[in-house]
Amino acid sequence: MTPAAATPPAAPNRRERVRAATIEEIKRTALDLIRETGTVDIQFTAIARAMGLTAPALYRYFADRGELLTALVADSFNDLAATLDTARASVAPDDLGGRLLAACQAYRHWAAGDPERFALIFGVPVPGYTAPHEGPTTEAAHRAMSNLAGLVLDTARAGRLRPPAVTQVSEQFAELAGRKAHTEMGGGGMTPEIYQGMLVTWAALHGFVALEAHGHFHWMEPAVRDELFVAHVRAVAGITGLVAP
Amino acid sequence: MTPAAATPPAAPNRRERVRAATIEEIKRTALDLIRETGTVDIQFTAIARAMGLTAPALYRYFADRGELLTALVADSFNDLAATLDTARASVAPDDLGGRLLAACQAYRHWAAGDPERFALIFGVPVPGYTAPHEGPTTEAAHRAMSNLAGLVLDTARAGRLRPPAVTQVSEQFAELAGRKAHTEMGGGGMTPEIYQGMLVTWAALHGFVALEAHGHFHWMEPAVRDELFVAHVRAVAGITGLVAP
DNA sequence: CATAACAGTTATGAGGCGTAACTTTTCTTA
DNA sequence: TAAGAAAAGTTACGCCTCATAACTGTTATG
Repeated sequence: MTPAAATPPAAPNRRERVRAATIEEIKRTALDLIRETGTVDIQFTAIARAMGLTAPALYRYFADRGELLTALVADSFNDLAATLDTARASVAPDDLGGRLLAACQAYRHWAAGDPERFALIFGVPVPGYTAPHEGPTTEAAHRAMSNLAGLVLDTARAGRLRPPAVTQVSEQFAELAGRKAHTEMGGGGMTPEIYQGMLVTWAALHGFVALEAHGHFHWMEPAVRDELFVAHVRAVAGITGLVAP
Repeated sequence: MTPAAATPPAAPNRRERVRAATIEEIKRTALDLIRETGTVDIQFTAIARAMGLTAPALYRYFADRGELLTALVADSFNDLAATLDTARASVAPDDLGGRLLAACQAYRHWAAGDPERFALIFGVPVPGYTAPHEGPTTEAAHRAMSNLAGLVLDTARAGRLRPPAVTQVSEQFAELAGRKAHTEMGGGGMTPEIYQGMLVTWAALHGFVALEAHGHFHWMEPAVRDELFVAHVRAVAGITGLVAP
């Protein structure tokens, strides 16, 4: 309550900066260990050791393992979303097929290059992790979806969107699509059929990415996987009616 | 080296039967605990407690946690494969669309009803689990694939297989498909295009199942998810040229 | 410069994994 | 059927991890 208490908003104290840096270092070290050990079961002790600290020191920054896990999940969300956006934006706006492929490849490579992190977001919760079953978990699907939705809207605006592969839509789904289409996206030209196609496309894409990230396609040489993935993207693009690469 | 040592092959001693039963009980208890806690990180101690034993007793049956995990994975494989076969066989052979849908639904419900077990097979390895990166992991894809292949061959034999959605096949993939088609399946009428379509269909199907099993579709009501899944199967059936349900 | 906030340490307890040594039960067989 | 081998299960133990408590040093701030 001192009169000079007007510094909480815009004052990155030196103290606070070094603290933030330490937090970053902890998270980075944790990710390194996760990648090294190939498991998502991080050990506070190991992190501290790698940083030249003792374990209890970490409790100054994270209340427990679960909190650290939660932070890692949140970061992964942001990282993935940013990666997808960057990839999509790296291709000329009128090259719709190229934009789709770029975003899909980014998704794929992000997952394959960091399977544990991918599992952290899209897999089952881990031991100490207080599964926020309605929080970031569903947000993952939504963010990835919104990226895809952007592509669909762009394609529709360009007048190049073809009809989706499946035109039968149940009443119940149409009702949901009507709600979602208006609240989540512009809604310009979004029909239940297209919304359904988008969900199917996104799920189908996810399947390839998940299988490959977890090693179930390792019986194919990488070059062959690459080609197959392009075919996969072509196929799933057709489901929504997007321009295939 | 006693003369009466001619009983090792066909002699399920009472000893051995009760031992086998105990092993089954351990695995069953482990699965129960996995489902209860929602994590795949089983605790030997907890299993023993639930069985009214002390922890070291379990080491008579499994060398360590990893070995138990491995056994659970193997069992899950067999269970899933059997479930799929049963489901497919439960529909009249001439109802090709029905057979496809039945197998897909079986896959889906198996995963959604037992997400941890699903993750055990298709997710990342767990702490104590000595990742057999070339063993059961790849076998998972193969078994699920062979079930799908059976459907494709049936459809082709019935003369109802339509051309796959994507007909562009890279040379490298065609070469691989040529090898696989002959070694793994009868090869009757299997072209690289169809083989590619099968892989894409299977991956696409897996995507929906994985997302739903891990709760990423929980923002939809179950009934809506049901309808969407049917649409999904219709779409992915078209990729290979199968008869849609 | 005094003092409050913070970072980090050692000490400690609870609990899990896995091994060793011992006891009890069960089967085999002479 | 009685003796002994084999297997099942127990207690005791060492090591490691998580997490908390109590203490020491350091840094910013009046």
